[in-house]
Amino acid sequence: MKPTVHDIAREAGVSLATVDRVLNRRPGVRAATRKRVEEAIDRIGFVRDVAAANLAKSRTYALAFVIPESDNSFMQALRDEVAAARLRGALERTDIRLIAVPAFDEPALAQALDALIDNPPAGVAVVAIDAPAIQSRMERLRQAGVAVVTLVSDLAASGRDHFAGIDNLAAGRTAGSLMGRFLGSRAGAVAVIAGSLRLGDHRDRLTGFSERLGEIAPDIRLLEVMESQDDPARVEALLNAACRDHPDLIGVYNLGAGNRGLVAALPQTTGEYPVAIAHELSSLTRKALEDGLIDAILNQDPGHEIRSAIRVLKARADGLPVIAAQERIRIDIFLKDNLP
Amino acid sequence: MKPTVHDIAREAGVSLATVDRVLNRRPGVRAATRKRVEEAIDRIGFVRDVAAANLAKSRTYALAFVIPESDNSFMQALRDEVAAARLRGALERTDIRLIAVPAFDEPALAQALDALIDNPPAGVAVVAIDAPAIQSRMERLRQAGVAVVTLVSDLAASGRDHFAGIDNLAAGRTAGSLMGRFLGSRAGAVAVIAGSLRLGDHRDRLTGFSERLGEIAPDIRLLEVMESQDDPARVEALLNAACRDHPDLIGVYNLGAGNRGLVAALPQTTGEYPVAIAHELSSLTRKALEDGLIDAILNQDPGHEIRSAIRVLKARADGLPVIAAQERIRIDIFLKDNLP
DNA sequence: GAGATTATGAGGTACGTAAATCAGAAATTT
DNA sequence: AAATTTCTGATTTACGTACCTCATAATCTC
Repeated sequence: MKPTVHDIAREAGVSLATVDRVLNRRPGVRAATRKRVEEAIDRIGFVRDVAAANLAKSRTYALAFVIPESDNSFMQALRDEVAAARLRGALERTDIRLIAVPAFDEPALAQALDALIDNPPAGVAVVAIDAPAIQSRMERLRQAGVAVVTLVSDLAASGRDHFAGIDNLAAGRTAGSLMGRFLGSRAGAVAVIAGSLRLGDHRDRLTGFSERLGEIAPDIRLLEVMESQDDPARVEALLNAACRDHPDLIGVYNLGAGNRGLVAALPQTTGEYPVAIAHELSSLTRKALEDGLIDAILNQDPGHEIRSAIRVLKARADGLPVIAAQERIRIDIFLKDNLP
Repeated sequence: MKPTVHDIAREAGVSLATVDRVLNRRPGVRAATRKRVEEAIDRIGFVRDVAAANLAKSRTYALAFVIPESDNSFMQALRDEVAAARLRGALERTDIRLIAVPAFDEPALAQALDALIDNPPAGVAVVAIDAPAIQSRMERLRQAGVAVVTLVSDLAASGRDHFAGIDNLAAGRTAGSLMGRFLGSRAGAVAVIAGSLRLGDHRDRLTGFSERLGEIAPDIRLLEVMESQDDPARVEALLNAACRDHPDLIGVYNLGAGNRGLVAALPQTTGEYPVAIAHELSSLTRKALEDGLIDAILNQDPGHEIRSAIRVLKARADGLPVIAAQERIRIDIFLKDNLP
């Protein structure tokens, strides 16, 4: 039989009340007694029954998710996952609020964070913009005892407890590797389209991609990076312009959103399609992969990110450690053959 | 406040006992009354508090995992994950037994299954061998009311409730795609090494690989498949022989275990290394990826497989549905750049 | 060593569900 | 309409932990 608090009490020769005081770090136990109890816990291998503890506590975790209201499918998926987690709230003892803020809008994000500081939940998850105004507000939240997690796009470490997202430098390098390998010995130009270089994740992807492609395919001519603001129409226009200006274009890496523009522009290219690599699996990119329009998709699973953020926030709120390895978000590579 | 069973009783105008009978499918409730209760449940949006229910039931699930005692690192990892799950048993209300059987040994596996039939647990997970003797025993287990999951290597559907593993046909196709793309326009021979074609998963990988490579790189000469019995020494010998017999060898796909042999043989090849693709990430294959000896690793996460198997077995034992999408095991592609 | 302070014990209630008993009401059969 | 069977209600105990109160024991202070 699994040992219970009663067993600890018997084993340590103390009362249930004392065991409770030790287990829940309540005051009023002499150091010697506390030690006796802790030894008894080790000896009989007691593990707290979390289900029973939660039941007794009937605690709920108030959590807030601040996510841009961009209409790209990744952010949409992220919001959907928050909504799904909201529904599970009754089971998981969470009370989740979704706060949508305009994309790329630093003042709006700052204002949303200010509102949270006034009425602080137990934890906050934010798709961050890398700016001092945001950083300082995150630090303020943490000082108020709020657990803080950045989602997708990170900040300096002092502003958050944890980052729930992929290593974007590695993602860029992966894209560079695939581009180099898929191009083989061909020579020509490769275009890179970012959303905004003000986003830490986009900057990192660009850096990784340039580095790795330079190593693996030094003969490739990497064009000046273009910024689309994650707008499909701009992606399409930028890519059309690149094709016109560089007839030897043989590869495209869209490291931000706006894949609709990519998929629209690719069939307009003359001759063989360039090798195309993009981020985030959606119905659109899935179809483009299946049709051979896009060659590889790098993906971060929004469901994993949201669930991981929730686990981390709950653990932080309780002052419990997180298992780092378990919370690492993977960089998925999808070809047309291993689609889920 | 979250509704409880008491709220259902009040809302439906019945007693707690009747609510309990409906919720737990106990007999003795007229259809009309049952309907009233179910409507009340829907109306107030009741969701069973699993923690409280488990606490009250204080049920534990006896589960058995039958896994080959091969010394390759994937099976080792699988066993380690079972051991880890065993330790979590107290928390998750499982009582897990790990049964190691000799690899590729059909009679030994059959005997292990017979022992389980005599003393049936609530659920069994098996790395299956595709043979009638195994199939029939699995069916017998299911008839005895035992939940059955196949792990890694599948069987005909009548022998199991669920398969916790990757789609090996898709994995083979993925390997074929990568091989074709990495070889680019080069011409030459490609070798495939399987563990044993008696394993369903190895057969599937071979089929997928051949198909896809034929589509994408029709000029490649695919050598006759070789069988290594997952023995590193045989992998090494087979590959050395292939290099000797086919000086134009430009690619190798090891679709089974024994990567130690692959890594040993590759540096012995003359000229440029062939493109090498293998399965399962380990410290060995990780290092080979980093060193550029292996070009890509396809991986299935043993931790996910074990945890998924446990979830499915528990759900089956309770007659609850499983969310298929959640239990799908992904085909991970690792390059040196996106290693976890 | 009286008084103040701090540790500890004893015992209870609560969380939400499961599961059991037993009595009585309702429906069905004869 | 009586006898039987089938439903339903009322009530209780249990699961393991949290948290509270009140009483008593141990320790410290002057």
